[in-house]
Amino acid sequence: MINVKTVAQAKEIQEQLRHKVITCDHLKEVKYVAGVDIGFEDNYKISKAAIAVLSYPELELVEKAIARIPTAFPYVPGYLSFREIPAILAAFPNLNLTPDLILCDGQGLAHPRRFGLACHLGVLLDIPTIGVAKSRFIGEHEDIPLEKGSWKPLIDNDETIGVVLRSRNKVKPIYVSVGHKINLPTAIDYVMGCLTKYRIPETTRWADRLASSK
DNA sequence: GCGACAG
DNA sequence: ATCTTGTCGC
Repeated sequence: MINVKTVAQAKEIQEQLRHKVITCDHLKEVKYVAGVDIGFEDNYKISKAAIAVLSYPELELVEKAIARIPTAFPYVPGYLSFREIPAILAAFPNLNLTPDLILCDGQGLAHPRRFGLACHLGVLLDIPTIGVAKSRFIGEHEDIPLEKGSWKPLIDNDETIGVVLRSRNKVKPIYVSVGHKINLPTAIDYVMGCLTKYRIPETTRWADRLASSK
């Protein structure tokens, strides 16, 4: 992860680390759920990571941490984690407690090489993670009913790589996939447990706000 | 070659 | 991601 300069290099790391992803439940009782997100400053020169830890299931903010580092990798579809993870890793030590679960702003297994941001972060931190993306990256799916809570499998090459979930009545759905140490049904349950009246989980909403405010 | 393409 | 006010719909 340190000093990754080229896409070819990043791809090698993905091919190697993808085998470390655990797709079954390996979590303890979830008391703290975290949301992580990245914001940019100084015309993208600086990456600002924000981590928001909420109590579960109350969803109240209990701790937050941020970190700013120079942006060292461009945005290349399929390699988002190499752009965002360095800042997230820098912010983590600023936390006093360790979250039991992390909801990431991006895909998990719903990735060309089954190693999206959520998988990458989960493996590096060895903490259960879920990928919660606001738009589709790969995969196809049937139409989703308009009621909050309905979902359909996200398929790629006859393989279920995640689900497309209606997080709120009649709004654009979100894309949920396994990150690390959790299975898909459990991931759906926790994402639902982090939703209130908005399209995005509270964890991500807090992280978004912290990462994009000065 | 042409379009698609997490944030 | 980010630039940005009001506005249409439930």
